[in-house]
Amino acid sequence: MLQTTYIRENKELILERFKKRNFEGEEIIKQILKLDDDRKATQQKLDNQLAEGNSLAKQIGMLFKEGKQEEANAIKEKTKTLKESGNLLKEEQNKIAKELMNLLYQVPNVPNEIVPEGNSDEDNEVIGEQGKIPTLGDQAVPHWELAKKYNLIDFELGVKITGAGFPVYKGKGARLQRALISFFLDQAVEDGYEEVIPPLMVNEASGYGTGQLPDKEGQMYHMQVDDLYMIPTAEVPITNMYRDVILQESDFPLKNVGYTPCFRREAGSYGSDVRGLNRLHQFDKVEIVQIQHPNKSYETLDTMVAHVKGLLEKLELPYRVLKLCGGDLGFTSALTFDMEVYSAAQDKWLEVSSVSNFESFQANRLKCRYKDEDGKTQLVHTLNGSALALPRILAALLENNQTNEGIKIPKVLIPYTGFELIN
RNA sequence: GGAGAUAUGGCAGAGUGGUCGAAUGCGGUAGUCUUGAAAACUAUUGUACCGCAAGGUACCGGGGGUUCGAAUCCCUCUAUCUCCGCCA
Repeated sequence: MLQTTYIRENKELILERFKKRNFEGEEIIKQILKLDDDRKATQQKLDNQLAEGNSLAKQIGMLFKEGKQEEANAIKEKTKTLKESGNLLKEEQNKIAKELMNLLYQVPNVPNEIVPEGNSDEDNEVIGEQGKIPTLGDQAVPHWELAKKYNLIDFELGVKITGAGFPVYKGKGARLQRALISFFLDQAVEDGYEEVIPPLMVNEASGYGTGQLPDKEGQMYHMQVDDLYMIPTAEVPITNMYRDVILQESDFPLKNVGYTPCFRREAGSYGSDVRGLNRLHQFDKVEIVQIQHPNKSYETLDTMVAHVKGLLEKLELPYRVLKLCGGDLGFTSALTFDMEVYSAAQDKWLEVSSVSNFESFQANRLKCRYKDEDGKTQLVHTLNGSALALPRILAALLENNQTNEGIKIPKVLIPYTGFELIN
């Protein structure tokens, strides 16, 4: 959520930048500023009335103490009308605040200057490519067939137990999954991140805090009885650890890493995109989160991208880095880099990581602030990234490393898996 | 799940209807003293909104109510603690 003062002071810039997203903001911003003016005006009126009421109440107290009942009662009459009009103002104030909040929730983050314009993922800018794309033989098959052949993942069993998109990992498949999680966590800890195991369900306030609510309500599993949401990413519980917190400058940067299963309803997905491991309702992910000083957040974004690239290189996976265009940029993000690995048997790039700087967009909702040199409270910048999402990594590993003898495990993972080959 | 108790500023802890945004202590910050430090002393020390400012308003777990006036009374929700029950 953007701050109204920020909108007021940077209206032209914001509107210009929104063009990158194809977001038509002129009208809504006009309304926001108008409502904000209304809010100020009614509050001013209300404050004045309350001040008058307070002072009258004090007078009444004094008069009662002095035994001047009649005078006191006379003033009481006066407060009656004051109270009535005060209530009306309060109602109006609440209404305006609600409308204002509603509008603010609909305004996306301001894209960074370097975000390319564009409408869809086709307009994303490839800014780097690493690793050799393997040439597989004719007998090469996609990962869902490999998973079946080597009894690594049972999709049908998951369907029986729960439904589509909830696979059962078995044997070496399960072990490889666990190996990847441990490897990713260890790498992050080595890079200075503190490991956390957060709750897998969050309350409504947390959903609003990181911006999943109200924008993506339908994408989360919602437990109605207890009014809790299954997390779609560890970003939600981890970032919300810093909700309603005031930090010191010396606390920066706060670095956390957490492994969690992630739950997504993925309503509206279909076709080859959802085949095999490509898109699931439940999947594992290791997430890195940083809370940083506004001056340093972009520097930090680069280090996070570098961290993810390092992981992919260690796994010997061919990958490319994309700078997301405005049209593909998430609602809450100011700048996002996606990492995609090449899935040789499917012959396509699969997104495995998304690293974003949210600047103060989340911090404003979260009320995560710090005290600057002058002792003023300022909003922090929040960042996060997948490091990494497991299923597509697994898919690429299986496909790219398949040989006649079996599937080869990358060197760095062998200490974690305890085996070198799946056969 | 049942019964009871509690929720106050960074922390501890007073405050049961009026001058309480809230005593006191600790902690923090600045200063005095000191060669320096400690101690002592003095001052200062929550958040948000409106206002150029003076100042005003709101907030004593959350929400609602009673009242001219609520930290204080009532309702409700949440969390914590104690006991009982159940349980990995």
